[in-house]
Amino acid sequence: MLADCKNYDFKAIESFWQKKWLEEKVFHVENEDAKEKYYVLDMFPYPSGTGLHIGHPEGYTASDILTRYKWANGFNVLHPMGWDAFGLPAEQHAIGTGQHPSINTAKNIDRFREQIQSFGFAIDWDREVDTTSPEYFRWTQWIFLQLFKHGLAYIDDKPVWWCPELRSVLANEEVINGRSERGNFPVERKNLRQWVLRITQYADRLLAGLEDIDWPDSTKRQQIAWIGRSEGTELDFEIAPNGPKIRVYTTRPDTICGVTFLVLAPEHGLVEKITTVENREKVQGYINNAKKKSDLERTDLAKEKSGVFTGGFAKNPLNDTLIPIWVADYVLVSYGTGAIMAVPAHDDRDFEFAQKFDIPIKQVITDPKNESPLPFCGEGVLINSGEFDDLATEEARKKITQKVEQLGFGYGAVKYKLRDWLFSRQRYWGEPIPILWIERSNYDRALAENNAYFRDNIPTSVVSYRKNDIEWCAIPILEKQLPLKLPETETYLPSDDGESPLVHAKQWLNVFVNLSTGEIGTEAQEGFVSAIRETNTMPQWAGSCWYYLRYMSPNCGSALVDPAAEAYWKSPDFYIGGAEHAVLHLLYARFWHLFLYDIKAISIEKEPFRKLFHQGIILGSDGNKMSKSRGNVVNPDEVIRQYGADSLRLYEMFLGPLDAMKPWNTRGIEGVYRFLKKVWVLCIDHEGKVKKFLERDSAEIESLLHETIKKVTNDIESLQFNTAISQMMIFINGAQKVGISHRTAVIFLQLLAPFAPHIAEELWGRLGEKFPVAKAQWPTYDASRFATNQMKIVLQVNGKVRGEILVDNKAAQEIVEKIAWQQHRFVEFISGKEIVKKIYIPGKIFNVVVH
RNA sequence: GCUCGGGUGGUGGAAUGGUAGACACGCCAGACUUAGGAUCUGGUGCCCCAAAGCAUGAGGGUUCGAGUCCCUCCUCGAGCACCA
Repeated sequence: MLADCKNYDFKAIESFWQKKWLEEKVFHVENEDAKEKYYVLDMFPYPSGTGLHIGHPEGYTASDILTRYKWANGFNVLHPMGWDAFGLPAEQHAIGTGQHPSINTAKNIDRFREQIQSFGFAIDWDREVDTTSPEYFRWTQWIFLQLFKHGLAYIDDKPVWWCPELRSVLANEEVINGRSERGNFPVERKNLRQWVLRITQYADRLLAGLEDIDWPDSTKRQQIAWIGRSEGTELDFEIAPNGPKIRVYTTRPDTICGVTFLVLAPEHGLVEKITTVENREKVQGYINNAKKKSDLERTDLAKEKSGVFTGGFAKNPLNDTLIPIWVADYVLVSYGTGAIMAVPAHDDRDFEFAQKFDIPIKQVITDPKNESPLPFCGEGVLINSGEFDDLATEEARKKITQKVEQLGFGYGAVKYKLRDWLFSRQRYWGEPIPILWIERSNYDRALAENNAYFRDNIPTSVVSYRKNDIEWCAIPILEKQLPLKLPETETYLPSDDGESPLVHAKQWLNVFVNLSTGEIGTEAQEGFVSAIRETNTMPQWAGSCWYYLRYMSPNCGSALVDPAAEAYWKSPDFYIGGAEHAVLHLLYARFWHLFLYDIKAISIEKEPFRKLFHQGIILGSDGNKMSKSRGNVVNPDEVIRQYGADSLRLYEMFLGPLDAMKPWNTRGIEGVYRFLKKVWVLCIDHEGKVKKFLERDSAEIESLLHETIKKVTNDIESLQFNTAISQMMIFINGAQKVGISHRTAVIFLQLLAPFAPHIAEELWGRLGEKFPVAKAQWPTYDASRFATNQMKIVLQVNGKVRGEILVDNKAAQEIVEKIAWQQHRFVEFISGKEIVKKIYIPGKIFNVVVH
């Protein structure tokens, strides 16, 4: 059965084949097969209320081309789809309507599924996952419990980023220039009790793992910068003999003899102790001022340095000189030791500060090549440094650190910019954190009793916090009690003081727990103690940290991934999605993956995504980012209605390089639409019957066909879909002129199929080939077929083109020259001049150099 | 400010150091048509009747030959931004 139409009726064709692919489960895959596996992964979408936008099908089409190409090359291809469905917009919709967010989420998912299916992607829909379904988040919660048990989830009460507009805290990664990553609202610092994941413990491995994965350089660089590893030296400056010491961290111990002052962050613990009586007022004023400034202001005012002298001095451990101690907010309490040794001659910031406050500048490094002005921050040779004079800076760093270690003033140290991952949110629409809080006395008693439930499920050091003089300790919910579902609440609105909306679910909130068995009851009874549930939920990133594992065995009830399925699928061979997740999702997921590997929840791959690609953003036709307010948004449903899914797929791939940012051009789609019509007309006559093809192809067509097979194959492998399509256009333009054989038409349709699968499947069927085209063996090319027996040689004089000749393929240089000398135009440019040199590049050019 | 990545016709974009502008949009002319916003044919970087010349952000260099390699600068985009 084929679609019933005479003309290229894309509507009839596309709906017909989409239904057939779905009903016959053509792209369903089993977890074992004699065929080699290939796993293609798209970043799964957030099913927003506005539906699919034009950017989604860009990545999805690219992955679909690869999927169909791999099927045709004999692979067993996993290409799944799912929904990252927890998140803010659904919650805000719920707040607005009073309706539970799951209702609207389900509706949005249905719409997204329908839209994605209207593109005819080769997806195994039996593996669909939804992060908000209890069967899924049960395992997200399970992973949290493992993190908790292994001491990687803890409670902190430090200042965190709070967004008043969103009424929630945010992770460092979610704050960009003092505003929220989502919504672009201002954020501020606030002290709140929060769950934090110890990602810093994985800093070195997260860094090392980047080395052997195939990712875009810019993304690797971003992760490297975010982790921010630096090697340096920690060392002590004595304030008074046997008195307190100021510990500083520096990456330039070679400049230690150039230190002319120390700087403490305003929040540094020793500031008060060091400040002399006469400076107290001034220093206190400065600190209060710094406190009032938001972090945004502090960085905004970065251009102008500020600070005050404390009146205190410290001794340089290497040369015993006394150095003044300042307080300045250009030193951050959160990095290193919160104190620095300032070397104005060799550091831009210290230089600026010294100039402003008239502090001496002492040069200790010379630039060996030329006299660079101070501050000189590069590598050079030491001067004015006593026994270390004449050493190269790199050598000096080692020697000085050694000396510092010998003298007991400090040691070599490694620091990171990466901070632990703030993991709790004051939201309703997220995974509940599966933790109960009990009082310390109960906790200690259970510990003393040493029962199995306690012993096996709690971390070695207690996770607790104090509130109103009571110390609350965290204990886990039992694995068998998962999933911990969200309770019904009267409101989905968080309070503005940092409490989650779950605190309103009083019945759910207050429970009783048996500390020997972990059993939870709703009423007081013998052997049970009262407990309070954790009311924070997990951030949206939690569900997306491991979804690629769930696709392998989406219904597995005994583990987050079935070991046999993991052994077969291993990890995605290709992962495509936007570059905006470079340090969020892609860093978090790597962290969880490493952790799951460590606890043997998975066992095959240490890195989750071996090959990563970012598709570029599609801009509006005015060159700006698409947005409602600009009125330049293109609706994919509308384009499909007018031109069909095949045209839209083809056009998005034809726009330009896959990773480039490129503007949409509404007229441009006409070109690919015409191309598809030409393909149709080449195969089907006015009455809808298959055309009479040529008995034999001409030599030109045969050569063109093989060239096209080669180009399309290579371009798919290297993801250069735009040039693959242009080659297919060249082929059709040629075929249209002279006609082709039935066999050649069939081969061409196979090449077209990954890009425009509906029309290809239809014509493939009409030409009598077996359904489905995606699983027919990919054509191979024969290089001897497209090597014609003549070659074109370009003639040049002094590198300028002065003609061209056709010669026999095997013609030697003498023959080429002989023919060349018969070309009037070429010879004219040479005659009367002295020939200096002749260059012959076989098959390419013959260049004569004259005076 | 620092680190990357770009800059090619009217437009999107092609070009292992070897004929710059493939392919497509748009535009011009023609054909078929009652009609054309369908289809087909031809043309289309600049200057020009033609030949020659000039052209890949600007300027220099290497080379027989440079969009491609090197240096300086301009400019757009991305990332980082007091991380000591």
